[in-house]
Amino acid sequence: MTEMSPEDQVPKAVVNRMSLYLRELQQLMRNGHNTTSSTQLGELLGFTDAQVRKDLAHFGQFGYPGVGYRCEELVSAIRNILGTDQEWPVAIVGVGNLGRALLGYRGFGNQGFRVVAAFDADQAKVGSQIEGIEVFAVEDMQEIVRKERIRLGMIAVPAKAAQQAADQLAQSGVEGIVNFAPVTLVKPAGLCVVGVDLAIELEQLSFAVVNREKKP
Amino acid sequence: MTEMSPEDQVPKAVVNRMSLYLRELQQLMRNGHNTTSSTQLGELLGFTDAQVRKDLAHFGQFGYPGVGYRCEELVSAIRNILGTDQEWPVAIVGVGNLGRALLGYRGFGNQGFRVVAAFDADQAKVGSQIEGIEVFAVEDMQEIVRKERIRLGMIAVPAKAAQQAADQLAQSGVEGIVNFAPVTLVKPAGLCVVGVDLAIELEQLSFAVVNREKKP
DNA sequence: GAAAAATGTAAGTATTCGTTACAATGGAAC
DNA sequence: GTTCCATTGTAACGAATACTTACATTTTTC
Repeated sequence: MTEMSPEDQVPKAVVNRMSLYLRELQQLMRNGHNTTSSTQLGELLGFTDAQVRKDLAHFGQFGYPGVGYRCEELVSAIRNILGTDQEWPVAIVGVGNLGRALLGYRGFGNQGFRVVAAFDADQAKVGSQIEGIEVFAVEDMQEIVRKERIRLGMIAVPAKAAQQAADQLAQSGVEGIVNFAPVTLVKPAGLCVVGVDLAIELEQLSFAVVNREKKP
Repeated sequence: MTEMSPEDQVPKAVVNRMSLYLRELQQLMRNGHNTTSSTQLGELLGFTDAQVRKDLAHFGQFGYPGVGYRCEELVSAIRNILGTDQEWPVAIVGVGNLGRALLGYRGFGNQGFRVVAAFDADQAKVGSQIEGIEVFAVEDMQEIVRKERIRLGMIAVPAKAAQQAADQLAQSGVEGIVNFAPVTLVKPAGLCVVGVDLAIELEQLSFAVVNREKKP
């Protein structure tokens, strides 16, 4: 059947492009633009204008024929779609090299994510503050998650410890996880999990470099 | 036309899964397995057995009917496909929070990537060593890239400086770039560029969390 | 009031994806 | 040795997704 429910399931690639549109719109606004068009957005990102319009059409109508899109309006709309019009308290598990970098990363705050707690198994780190955020023991995770209303977690522990970290986050009531450890997690029931493997990104690149004999 | 050249263009999703297979195979080997099967690989990663076989079929024949795959052999084959059977000297531009984390990240070495140099615009950092790797001035990029035979670069500078960093890397002779800055780069001619935006990963997650009313 | 610019949407095509099915092959059991 | 079983490689099919072209409609501009 070609029937589709009114609340259609949106392809993941589309959602990803929505984030790109948002990022680009914010940059346009910083550069003083009040409005833009599907053509401009597409050119900036390397898509066609039709692609841009079709992506947005999954979620409603946001533009003005003959005019284009008002940046501020569209930004609000996309934030609403992505859920980042609300603030998301986030926790980081693992305060090694990568964890500390994430704690200090400025880019989260602009998009509605606020890192409010860190956890580590190393007692020596517990109790310290990094970038103004306190490091707690993993044993206290449930308590802190509830108190701070934490909904998302980022895993930055070694591969061996990642699954346990995920389970603990899940048990503490977190709803989604970004996993930076280079392992495949078995997904705790009902959770959303996104994986980011830095080495894999480089591998994709090396493949692309080695195989770059395409149409010139 | 349904014709396809002998050297078929492989879908990006397939290449990405190849990296996942590689990661999983290495873990299986660490756990003492000598052989595996498409069924086992698929289950570990959440795919079907047919999917695994079809992905591999893009690149040749690697298995033994009735037996499965010899882990060590398949690992070598995939490394060869991805290009990580050779060693890739890598440079990092930007030694802020994120750059330092990348410098210290252990996961690259295992996969054939060796970070051999870092660059930063801040004179105060130039000349210092971080995690045993020297920080150079961006002015010396061309010289160092040539001397160290650097082929890949990772950009970890603020958004404003990212495009310039990309251009400098390109001019120095680098062939591929992983961009961690939250902007879309205009691709220097002939280069491969992969983007990783940490905030976007979180946005994808928040969308997934908010919209998780699917089939139970 | 006509021309220009831009959207939303439909139609059509191509690409990719995922599943099912099965012949062929190697190893194990006896 | 012969038989049985597990597993691959591949083909065929169907569905989902992506991309392009096209156009009627609407707003601004001159």
